[in-house]
Amino acid sequence: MRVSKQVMAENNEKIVNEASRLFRENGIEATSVADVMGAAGLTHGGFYRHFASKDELTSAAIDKAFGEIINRLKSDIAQQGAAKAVDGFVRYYLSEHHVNSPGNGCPIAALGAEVDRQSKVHNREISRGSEQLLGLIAQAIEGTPEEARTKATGLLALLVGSLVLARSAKSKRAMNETLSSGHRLAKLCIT
Amino acid sequence: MRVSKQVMAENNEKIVNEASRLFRENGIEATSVADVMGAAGLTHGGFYRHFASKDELTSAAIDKAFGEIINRLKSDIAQQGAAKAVDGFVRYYLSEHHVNSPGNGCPIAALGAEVDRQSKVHNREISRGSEQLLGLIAQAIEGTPEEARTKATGLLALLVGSLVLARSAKSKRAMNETLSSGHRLAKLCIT
DNA sequence: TGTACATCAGTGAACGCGCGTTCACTGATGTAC
DNA sequence: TGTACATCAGTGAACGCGCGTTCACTGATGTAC
Repeated sequence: MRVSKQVMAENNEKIVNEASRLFRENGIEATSVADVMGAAGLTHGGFYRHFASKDELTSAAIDKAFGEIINRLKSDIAQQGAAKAVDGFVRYYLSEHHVNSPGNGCPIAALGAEVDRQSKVHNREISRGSEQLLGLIAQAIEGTPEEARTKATGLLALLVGSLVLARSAKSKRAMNETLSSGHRLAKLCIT
Repeated sequence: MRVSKQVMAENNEKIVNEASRLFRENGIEATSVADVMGAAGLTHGGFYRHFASKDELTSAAIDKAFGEIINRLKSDIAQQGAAKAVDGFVRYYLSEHHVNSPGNGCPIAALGAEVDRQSKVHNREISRGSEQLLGLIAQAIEGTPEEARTKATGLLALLVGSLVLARSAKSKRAMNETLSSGHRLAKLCIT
């Protein structure tokens, strides 16, 4: 039956949150609308009162994922300064926790390849998010703006690649080797 | 109707080649058995004379993709020496051509994230291939074996991440910026 | 503030569709004599 | 080497299933008086 505007808004938020998590954990195509609605505690039929299509939900879910990671970094920069915040970002990014928790982790590493193949629309969302992230990271790097951008780009690429490799590592030891290699090279980017 | 052993072997190779290409271009889940068989010039019903399941084909296709890239690098090392060969590998990897041709490109960048989520079995194939690639790259890097391995791991992560970012870039200019950032940082790894 | 009624968020069955897989069939291949 | 026949690669229709999406229905919400 009908629910109040507030409950509907809460349900909408739940749907986006669960989609954002499930898409990153299992992939967009591999996650059904019914999976998302079930995770949000609803039945699948009501989905179309919230979104016109799965594609529209996908856009919201990708934006939400980037929003989380970007807002966290922004607030860290405001509180601790760019250098310390980016240092913490790198430490989080190359952590065992991030490797094992794709659901609330980086959407570039989780969805970049799938989205690149499937949809121009969502690709733009990924590149817009990456761009914003790059701008924040570049703040923490010394040198001319061009130098900082170049180094920030290299750093982000290193982070994304390290995470993908670490996630496919066959042992905990191999995973940690990959992460620490990433850390070492990351230091060369920041300074 | 029945075909000769030789024709059957040729068809088998075609199936694996087309699967390897289509999986990297469009993803494994997004490519149907019928898509693969059609690309190989056959009808889908005959597929199960060649493989017991799509999963078995996926294994063969991933191994084929790694085989291509690894054998190319191996033969380059034999002909030109490790340093020159790895240099050429990096140049190929971070090229516009590689960005636009995922179908015969690196399977880690194309399939790493999808396989990580979907299948322990195929994940092992990805990590085995990555391991082999790492070993070859480490040959070209000076220092102790441990140092070389660390640097090779960082380099491979950088390459994979740069390719993923470059493929999601929204403009040709952004793509080339990403590639050249990757190149610059890669030089720090090799030396 | 209370009442009557229109709205519409959520439910669950149903839709067409494409998927991986199976199967009866065909006829050229491969083999036994 | 020729002949008779069993094998089996390939075909195309069919299978059950889960997908995204639609729809008739329900009943609490929100609104007009």
